[in-house]
Amino acid sequence: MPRTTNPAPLPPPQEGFKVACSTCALRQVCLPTGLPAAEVEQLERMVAVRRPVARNTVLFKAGDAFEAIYLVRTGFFKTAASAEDGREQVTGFQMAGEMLGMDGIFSGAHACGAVALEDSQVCVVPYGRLEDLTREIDRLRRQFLRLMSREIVRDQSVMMLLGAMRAEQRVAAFLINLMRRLRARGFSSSSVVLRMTRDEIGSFLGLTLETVSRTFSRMQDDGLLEVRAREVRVLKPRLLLQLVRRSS
Amino acid sequence: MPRTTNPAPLPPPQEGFKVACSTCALRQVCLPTGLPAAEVEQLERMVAVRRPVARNTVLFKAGDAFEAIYLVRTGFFKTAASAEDGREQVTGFQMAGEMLGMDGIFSGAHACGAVALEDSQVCVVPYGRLEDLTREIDRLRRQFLRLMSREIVRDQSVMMLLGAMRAEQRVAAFLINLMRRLRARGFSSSSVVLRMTRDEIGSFLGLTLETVSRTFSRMQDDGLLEVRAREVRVLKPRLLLQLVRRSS
DNA sequence: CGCGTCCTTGAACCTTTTCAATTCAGGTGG
DNA sequence: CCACCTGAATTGAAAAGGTTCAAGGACGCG
Repeated sequence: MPRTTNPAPLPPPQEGFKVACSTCALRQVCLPTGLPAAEVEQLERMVAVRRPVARNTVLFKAGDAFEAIYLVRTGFFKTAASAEDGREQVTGFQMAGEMLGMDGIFSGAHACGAVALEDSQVCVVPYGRLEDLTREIDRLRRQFLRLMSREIVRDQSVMMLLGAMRAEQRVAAFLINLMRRLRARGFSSSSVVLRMTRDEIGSFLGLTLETVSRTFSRMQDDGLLEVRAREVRVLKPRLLLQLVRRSS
Repeated sequence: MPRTTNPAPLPPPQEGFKVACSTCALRQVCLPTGLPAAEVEQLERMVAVRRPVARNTVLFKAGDAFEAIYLVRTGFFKTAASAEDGREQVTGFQMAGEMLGMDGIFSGAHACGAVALEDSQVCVVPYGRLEDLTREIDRLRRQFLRLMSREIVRDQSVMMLLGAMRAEQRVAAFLINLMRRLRARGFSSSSVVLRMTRDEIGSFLGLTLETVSRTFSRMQDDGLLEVRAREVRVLKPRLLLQLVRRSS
């Protein structure tokens, strides 16, 4: 029995939620970043709707026709690709202000699936209209390309993590990355509530859930962290950083 | 003593080489794919020059200012990122018709470096001009976004490889991917001359060079391959494919 | 309050790495 | 043209790091 409820009757677009980038707390992190007010308004008009996505429901799945880019407004997502043999690999976690679905542009069908890890909301940007608007608004086109490029850079740093780091380094890098992104959004810089299971962390890091758990435990024993189930407090961020940098 | 000659006096752009996408053998694989003749000509005029890149020389390195996108015209490249501790991880191999440098769009500086693995030529596309042209030519804009998206999809499949496969599967997947791309360019579908060392393959696959070598040897013993130094002949492509698919 | 899911921990096993010793290939200079 | 020399590749044996299998415990949700 899969933990995710199926593609399911997607909650219908709720027209009640009018999109208002101009007053959105995320406008400094999100797609409109750097756009002047007038252009933000144009963008707003295009972003059709905000859609709520309940915890453990699928926003899109691999193979779905690609129709829109999504921006996380609130909540937390994971994206995962599945190999031919059925195993799945988590390819990323997305939080508020981050973009989802760019993998679908290439072939017109999504290459990976996205699932909400907590009750979330996304802004839906129909791709056809976005494409049109990127012709008209230079800055938007540039910003969109920048975000695509950021995704590439990110993926490459994950490749580095998976290809050249040992378990302890991977976990440390994962935590540091998470904290950094949370801090950029104004959250506590020392305490996280993980939205994902050990299994999902492991899948993302190329480790088993047991190894993730053991690594957390060892880091706790070493006084680096305080781990209580999903809640992690970083006690010695400096040492955590050194773990990643050191080659040992 | 680095094997690569340094950023070095980059061979000066050779204006003698006039770029001619319209007659290029790669036009079905490259950036102009799908553009009508008139637009291909516009593109041609923009692509400043072709630049020769000698074996083991650096096309760009991490940290270099991002100024242009490169398209491999002939030859073979690797891209590699280096961790804080100095170790480097190969993030990809590029052959004729493939694009290089998209990682630089995000921050304005290249996030990884590119080195020619054999004497090569690239077409240099100044990014500023490309950006302008993507405003004017709808199809070019779409094509460019598609190629960026393809890069994301590719990176994700590498993440899958690194995160969820054992050595034998990784090597099999690597060979299959290589053969597929070569075949798409009209090369033999059963025989490859590898342009990279075992060490570079290993770095890309998250394995040591010894493991790569041993895996080749075992596959040879099993009658899957015939390996003679850099030359690999695939004897049983079917079985190779099954290796990747099977979960065992 | 109970059940299911998630997490932790232990022990044995296995894959891959590490270290070390040859062997091989290809390019250079005599 | 051959001998040499260097970087690359192969192979072996020991060690390490991670996985697998298994059992027990904690937490949260209904």
